[in-house]
Parts: sequence; C-alpha cells; structure tokens
Amino acid sequence: MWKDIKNEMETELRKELNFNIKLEEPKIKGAGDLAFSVFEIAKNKQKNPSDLAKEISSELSKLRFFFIKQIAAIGPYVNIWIDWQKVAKSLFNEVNEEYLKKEKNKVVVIDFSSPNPAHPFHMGTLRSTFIGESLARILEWYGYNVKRVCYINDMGKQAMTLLLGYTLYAKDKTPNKKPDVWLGEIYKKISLEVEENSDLEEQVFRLMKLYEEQDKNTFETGKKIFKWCLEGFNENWKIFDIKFDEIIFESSFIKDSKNLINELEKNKMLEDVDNAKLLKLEPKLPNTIIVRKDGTGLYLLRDLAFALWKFKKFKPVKNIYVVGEDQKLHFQQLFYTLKKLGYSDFSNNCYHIGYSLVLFEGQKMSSRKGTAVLWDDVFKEGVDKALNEIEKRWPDLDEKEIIERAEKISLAAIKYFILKYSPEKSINFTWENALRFEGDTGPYLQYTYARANSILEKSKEKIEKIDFDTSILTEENEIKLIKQISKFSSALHDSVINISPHILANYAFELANEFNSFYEKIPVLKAEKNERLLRLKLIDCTVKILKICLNLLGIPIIEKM
RNA sequence: GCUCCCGUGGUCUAGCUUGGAUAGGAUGGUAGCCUGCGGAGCUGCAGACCGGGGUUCGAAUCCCCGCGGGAGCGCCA
Repeated sequence: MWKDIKNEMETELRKELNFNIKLEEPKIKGAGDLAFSVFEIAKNKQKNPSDLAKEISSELSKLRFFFIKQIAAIGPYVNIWIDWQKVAKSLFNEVNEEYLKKEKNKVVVIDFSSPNPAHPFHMGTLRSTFIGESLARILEWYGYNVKRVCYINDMGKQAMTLLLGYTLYAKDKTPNKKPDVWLGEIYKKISLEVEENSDLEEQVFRLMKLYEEQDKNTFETGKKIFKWCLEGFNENWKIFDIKFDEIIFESSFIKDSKNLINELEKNKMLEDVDNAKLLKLEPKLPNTIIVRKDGTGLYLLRDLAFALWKFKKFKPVKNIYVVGEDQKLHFQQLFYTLKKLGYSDFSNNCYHIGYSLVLFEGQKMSSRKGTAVLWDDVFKEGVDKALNEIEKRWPDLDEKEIIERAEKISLAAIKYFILKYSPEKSINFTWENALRFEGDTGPYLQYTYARANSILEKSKEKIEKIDFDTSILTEENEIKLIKQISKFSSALHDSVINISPHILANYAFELANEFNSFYEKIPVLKAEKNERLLRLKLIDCTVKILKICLNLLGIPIIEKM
C-alpha cells in the first residue's frame, strides 16, 4: 500500500514537474509523510530553492490526489501529508492471507543449509539454514515457485576423514545417540590425528580415490554413515519446519563431472600442470586446480556439474546459494566458468548470498578444535531459560504445554538473533545475546502477537463485514500504526530485491513497537462502540501482518505466551 | 604482496545501491509508569557516523589516501 502510494505520487510528480522526483520520508517531525527537495530543479531553473518550493507546493495543491490531504513547503522542501483515514479504508480491504502475491510460477532455486557430514549443526550452519529458509518463504510469498535444495558433500577431504575415523575406531558399530553428533565426535578425534600423522593423511586421499571410483566396500560404508548423518540433520530440519525438494549427494555427479572435463577440454579451458588439471580463468579471476594429480576431482568440478543439473532440471530465473562469504572466490569462479561454457543467461541469474562468520565470544569457532557451539546445546539452553520465565508467569500450566511454549520461545530467540543482522556483518554469538528475551528479539515479537491476539479473543465481536467510518481515526498512535501496517509491502519488496530477510525482520520489530505503543495509550475494549470496532480492526490487521512476518521468518507463533 | 568485505553512542545495529532537513532502533546507564486490554511491556533523559583529502549548493552515503578488524588468493570445502 505504502509502496503504491509512493510510486503513484512519483509518477504524477514526474508528469507535472517534468523532473525525476525521488520521494522520501521527512526526517523531522511534523513535516508530513513524504517529501522531496527542490535543490536540483532550482539550480536548473536558476531560482531560489525556498521560493520554488512554495511555488511548486501551491501548484500541486490545485491538483487532486486521492490519498493526499495537504501539500506544503517547508524551506526548500515540498512536503506531503497523506490522508490516513482514506488509506485506512483501502488497507482494511487489502490485508488478508493472500496479500501481495506476484511473480506467478517462475522458478527460483535456493541452495542452503547444506551441512557437512563431518559436523553436526553449529552456529555457522544455522546462519545458512535460517537465511535460506526465510528467503525461500519470502520469495514463495511473493509468488515464485521455490525449489529448496540441499547439497551433501560426501566426497571431500572432511567426509573421507570421517570415513577413515569410522573404519578405524568404530567399524560396524551403530550410533548410540543422535547420529550426526556421534559421528562428529569421531571426526573431531581423527582429524587431529590426521593433522599430525602423514600416513593417516595418505589413507584419507586413498579413500577419496576409492570413493570416487565407487569401490564397493568403501562406497557402501560411506553411504551408510552419511545416511546416519542425514537422520540427525533431519531431526533438526523437522524442528525448523524445513522440507527440501531435493537432498542430493555430491557423489551423484561423478559421471557428469567426467563429461564436464571433456567439455572444458574442448573449450580449451584446461591446462595440465604436474599431472593435475588447471582451470584457466585469468586474467579475470585466479586460475585454480580442478582435478588432482591422482585423477580425483575437486569441489568446483562437481559444483559445476551440480549447477548445470539445476539449470536443466528447473530452468530457474534465479539460482541462489546461501553459503559463507569465505567461498566468494569459489562462486565467482563457478559463475564465470558457466559463462565461458556458454550459459551466460543462467550465469547472470546466479547469486551467492555470502554471510560472514558467526564468532563465539569474539573468537572464531572451529569444528575441528571443538570450539564450535552446537545447535543442540544452544537450543537446550534456550528452552531451560524459557521454562523458568514461563513457570514464573503461568504456574498452573500443565507440563506438556510449558515445554511446547519453551521450545517455541527458544527457537524464536535464536532465529531472530541470526536473521536480524544483514548477512555481510559477522555475528558475535554469546549466550546472553542469543538467548535474550527483551528488546529487539524473537520472543518480543511472539509476545506482541500474543497480547494483540488476546484482545481480539476477549472482544468476541464480528468485525469482518463492517463498513468502517474511518473519519474517527485521529489519535497519533492509531495513525502511526496504520502507517506501519501499510509499509509491509515495501519491506517485503525490499527483502525480495535485496535477497535478504533482515529487512523484513527489522520491519516486523518496528511493527511490534508501534503496536505496543498503541496498546499502552489507546483503550480498545473499553472504548465507545464505533471506536472500539475500528480499533479492533486495526489490531486485526496488525495480527495478520505480524503473523505473516513471523511465518516468513520461520518463527513459530504462540497464541498465549 | 594482491583482491574482496566491514568500521555509526559503553556494547550491538538500521540507514549506504539511488547524496538532501534535527542520523533511526536495541541493549546497558538513569528517572518514571501496574485498582486498567497480558510489565517478556510503555514513557522521559544522557550518549555515535575511524582519520585525512576530494567531488558537490549539500557527504554516514560517491571517489582517493591512510588506520583498525575480518575473509580469500592452484591439488580443503
């Protein structure tokens, strides 16, 4: 709604003034809802800016715009006041479950989460997982046909190190706890030994070759333990309410990779160096080895094959990877190679959303050294903390309900903590920050939703089919809330354009903020009938939008908190 | 050595793409608000654009040079 008003107004102004106008929100109070400065026009016409602003304002005031209440100059600015009573009326009709769906049926592929089999979910994996799923939901809401893809690296050095560890320490044993965690412990042990002992490292490379050649014994044992990993990962994805369209192993592309080497050779993009194969990308990007001297392929080779598979299967308009920014060069090389192979259009629509590190107490985490903070531990800690709070507030609640709420609150705290930052910022994880329940947090959003919802429940009045008289909307807090509700369209749009959920996360918090101020000052259930119904409708809209936002962020809703 | 990213009150962060009025918010600090629709809340107060040049009528935003932090740079992923 907000976006429509702005666009419409900008178009009109362009017509009237014959100048490209960019409207923005005034930064000072009492200066209306939209404004633009006239410096450039003044310069062009050799006029004094303040005089010109007055002139333009009075010219524009003669025209009639449906949503505009007043246009007036303040210094060199033309300021526009919106008629929120009229906007409210349209807004009430607009806000529903299908609000704002566009871009029908175009396919977007999002590759995210993609945990390494050697590591249970830690805070780094979570960043990819939460950003990816939220993006998927946002793009879906916008109308795209989203394909969620998870890629399991079962051929790399880490995976083979794990396989070696399993065969040395735990051969034929089965996990006695959450399997990914069980295997993670094995990995931690073996990787330290491999680092010290070059014989062991050689064994890892030997396994790599055997696995790529699909040697029966090696391949079957590998598949067995990687399937266990998936069982563990699935438990997490279930908690996060994530369902992938494709969970695909790197080893599915062994054959395609061989063909790809031929194609690269044909395009004269390879060079033999010391028996290994070098992919030539200079001068644009650094060259890189793509096949080892023992003949086994590297990650980039299989990732190329994987990308082409996605291209052929889905024909996506966007192909998005949510992967750490440390792999930025890798993706540049990947996209550039695709272009050189003749997949220019596809390559131009590939995006790497590279997020920065998650630090722990200011330090880099390392799975190998065991300093990574695991999801399972963080979640548990969050649940305990939430349990305390709930028991204080709701002593009579039965245990099942308490635990269910505590889990939702813990999840909300952690998810929002990760999603609210723009991806290029590194996050400093501390127990205190990540599990906070006050201020700019997930639980605050849940709490706001619950108290808003509780008013609606108490009222029991039907407000669906009323033709509201919005002329009695006069309180400042009412207007501010309407304004914020109307901005949902902008927030969603910006999140889609920038491929980043943090914009929506921030919007949701601001909406909750506006609502809580409204809640504090404006009586609803005790107001006179007309005001009461109108305010209930306002709350109804808030609840609907907040619900959409929480859902798009993947934060569970709690009806009573 | 080269390339990329980041630098905003004590701490964390939005704004930077597309320059515009008194830089928005959180947290911590501080002073208040529960006979009231849920105090996981609300309302005051104090506190910030890394430094130096440049472009411009105008720079947190664009350009250059520094400084600080992070990431990457042929057989890890």
